[in-house]
Amino acid sequence: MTLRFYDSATAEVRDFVPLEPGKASVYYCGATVQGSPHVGHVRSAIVFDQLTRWLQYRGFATTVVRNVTDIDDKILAKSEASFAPDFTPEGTYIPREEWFALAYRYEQEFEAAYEVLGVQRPTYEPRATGHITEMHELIARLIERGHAYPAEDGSGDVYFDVRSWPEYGSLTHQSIDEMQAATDSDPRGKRDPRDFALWKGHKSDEPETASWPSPWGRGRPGWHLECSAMATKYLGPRFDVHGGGLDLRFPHHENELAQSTAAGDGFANFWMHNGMVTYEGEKMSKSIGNVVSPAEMLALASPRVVRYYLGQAHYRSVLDYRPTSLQEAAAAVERIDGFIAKALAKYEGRSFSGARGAQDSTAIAPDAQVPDAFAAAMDDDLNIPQGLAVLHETVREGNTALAAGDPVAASRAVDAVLAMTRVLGLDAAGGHAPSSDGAAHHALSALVDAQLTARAAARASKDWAAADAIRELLAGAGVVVEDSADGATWSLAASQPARTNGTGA
RNA sequence: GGUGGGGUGGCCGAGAGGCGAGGCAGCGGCCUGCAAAGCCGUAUACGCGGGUUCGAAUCCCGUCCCCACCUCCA
Repeated sequence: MTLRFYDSATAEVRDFVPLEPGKASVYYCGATVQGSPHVGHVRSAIVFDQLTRWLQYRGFATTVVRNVTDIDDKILAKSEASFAPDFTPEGTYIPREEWFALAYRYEQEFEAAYEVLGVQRPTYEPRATGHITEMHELIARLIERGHAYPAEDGSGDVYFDVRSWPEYGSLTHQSIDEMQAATDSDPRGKRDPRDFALWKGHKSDEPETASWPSPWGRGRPGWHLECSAMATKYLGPRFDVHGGGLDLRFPHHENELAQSTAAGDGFANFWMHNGMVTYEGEKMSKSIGNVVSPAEMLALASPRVVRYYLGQAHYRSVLDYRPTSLQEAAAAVERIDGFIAKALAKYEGRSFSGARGAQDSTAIAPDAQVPDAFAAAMDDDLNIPQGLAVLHETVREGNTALAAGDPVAASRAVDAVLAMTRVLGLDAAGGHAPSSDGAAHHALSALVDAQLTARAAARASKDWAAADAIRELLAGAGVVVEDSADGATWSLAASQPARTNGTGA
């Protein structure tokens, strides 16, 4: 089957034909760093990480650019609020923080969340503030072509003229006249209420550091412009895929598309949008107060489980978070890890710590192929739920082979399972756990093995009380013992969530 | 008002005209000193009402409900 993706712009699944054979260029919207990340942000990054990994698996030399928007209204507003005399710290905000410090601090929070959940770093991650010149060039082209104009009220703003661009609304299939009038639109100097700011004139109450000189006066960039400028700078006037959350389709992506195409660029060939994360049926958003942060999820489950959970649904579906969600994901992950750990322990002579089984993927053929059924599912608009069905079926076949003492079938299953977990990014989640040959692990291994030897002796003499006492001792220390025909194996208990709870917001 | 996406068994979640994906939970069995893990088996599931068809969760008509976007949002 050929690789196919759903394109939001044409509202259909189309064959993916790269602009340049063998190469793929992907731009996806990262964060506006005005606060801590929540799991919705992270889901989006995981979705496009899965896309990237699949393109790479399929042999495309893939260039990925993800932006950091580090200047915008909210960043300035949050910073300004932090200087207020009656400021009371709320959440992760801190007093008296300059806008650039705030943006940088949150940028690092996002990076940390991406890292621990195994999101590969993009090829490049440009910041809006570093591309003012490119934005000026784009604005100049738009003015020259008659699609943008400096505000007539002397504010120093420059607007995109939506009425001058008949295609405006094509991405979201809307016509300007059918759109609901914005209730709070500020018409200052606009020809049409729908016109959006490309450049915002400097205001006296805003910090001087948040302004740059421009041909239209001192000011700062409007939202949307940075993505057009940076995508085309690094990927060219035309590139393969532009991604982001579904809620960015309008106005953000619509405006990007309008300004880039009006300036004469081809822009994105495919638009891909991931579905929202909801909390018990409602969209997770700061205004509702039902956000769950990556940190909160990671307090309840391991990074691999969180990665599995956030990445298990089809990317275009709504992902609904419920109190039991992580427990169910944990059971599924443990099933996969349990098989890998048992298989490697049995056939590779490795002492294994189950919770990070798949991370030791170098033990297995690194070029192992995924099963055809898995590949077909992924080719079909990244149908990961169906891919996971193949993964679990392979695990079951592997367990059967293990039980039957069939090393050929078992190792074939392990290869396939590891190849699939690599594509899904499950091998990378968790950052860099201590490797199994670390000193601490070595010491632990020796101590546990001694206990297991003693227990084996007790069992041989049918001293069940003594055998059970040793098992309980180890269990109390977080070491899970399992007996099998080949003797006992042990693994570290997965960090067990005490319980899943509410939003914590 | 406009534009999209949905309603699938106790729960999550694919599929989209014809042997009931997969996971979680449950039940029965095998294995085990016990346990755990694993394996095997196990479900009058497709919002409601009509229709088309040999056959519909999948197509058509009607109808109810939910969600997202149109304002900052991954």
